[in-house]
Amino acid sequence: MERKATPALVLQWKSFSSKMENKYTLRIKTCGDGIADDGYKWRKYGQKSIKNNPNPRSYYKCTNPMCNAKRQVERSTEDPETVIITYEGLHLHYTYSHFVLSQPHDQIFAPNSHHATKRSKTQSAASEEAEQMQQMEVSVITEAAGHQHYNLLKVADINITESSSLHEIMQHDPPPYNFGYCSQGLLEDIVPLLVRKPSCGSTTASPNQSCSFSQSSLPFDSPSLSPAINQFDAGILSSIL
DNA sequence: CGTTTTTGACCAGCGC
DNA sequence: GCGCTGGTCAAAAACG
Repeated sequence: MERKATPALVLQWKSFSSKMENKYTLRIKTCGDGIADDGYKWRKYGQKSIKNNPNPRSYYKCTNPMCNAKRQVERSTEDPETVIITYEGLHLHYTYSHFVLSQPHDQIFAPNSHHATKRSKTQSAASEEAEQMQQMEVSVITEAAGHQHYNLLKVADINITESSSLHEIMQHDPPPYNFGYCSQGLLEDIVPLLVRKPSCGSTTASPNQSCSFSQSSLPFDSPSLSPAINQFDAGILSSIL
C-alpha cells in the first residue's frame, strides 16, 4: 500500500478534569500508515476490550525504568483510521532518538526548576478550567504528500484558543515543517505544546535535514504562540541525565 | 538469551 | 454487597 494518498493528520487535544492531571488525548488520523513513533520506546503491558468499542485498547509504559509515563492506544469506533492515544504522566528523560540525532542542548534544556514550577501553575489553572468541562480542540490538517516522518510543531498548551493560530503557523512556514526538536518528541511533556506532522521518508526532505536544532528556526513569531517557548518546561528533562 | 508481546487473572473504583 | 468495567500484573510465548 503506497502512501501516496494525502497523509492527513488530525490532532486534537482535550483537557481533562483535575483528577486526570497530566493526562491528555490525541486523536490522530492517519492514512494507512498506522500511528507515528513519538520518539519514545514503549513496552506494552496489557490489552483490554473496551465496552462499546470493538477495537481493543492497548496499554503501554515507557521502557525507561525511571519514567512513569504511560499511554493508551485504541482505534476510534467511528473512523478506523483514527487512532486515539491517551498519554498519562510525564517523561523524565529525553527521547531515545534524541541521543542519536543530536547532542543534548543544555541551553535549551538547562536544569531549571522554575520551569517545572511554572508548569505546575499552568496545569493547575488548566485543571480549574477543565472542571467546567472546557474542552479545547486543536485540529491540524496537513497536506504533505510523500512525507511520513514526524517533525514537531510547537504550540502553546493553554495559550491556544483557536485553531486559526495554527493556520497562522502553517502559513508562516508551510509544510514540510522544519521547526527543530524533530524526532526528540517529548510528546507528552511538550504536548500540548506539540503537534506532530508527518514528514518524509521518501522524497523531498530527509529526516536528518529537517532536524536542525536551531531555536531560531522555531516559528513562534505568532503572538498567540510565543509564550509557549518561554514556558517550555523541559527543565525536568535534565533531572535524570 | 535478553527483550517484547500476549493474555488470562487479579484488583480497584463506581453505580445500583 | 454485588456486578460491571477499566487498569495492571505476571507468566508464558514469541521474537530478534
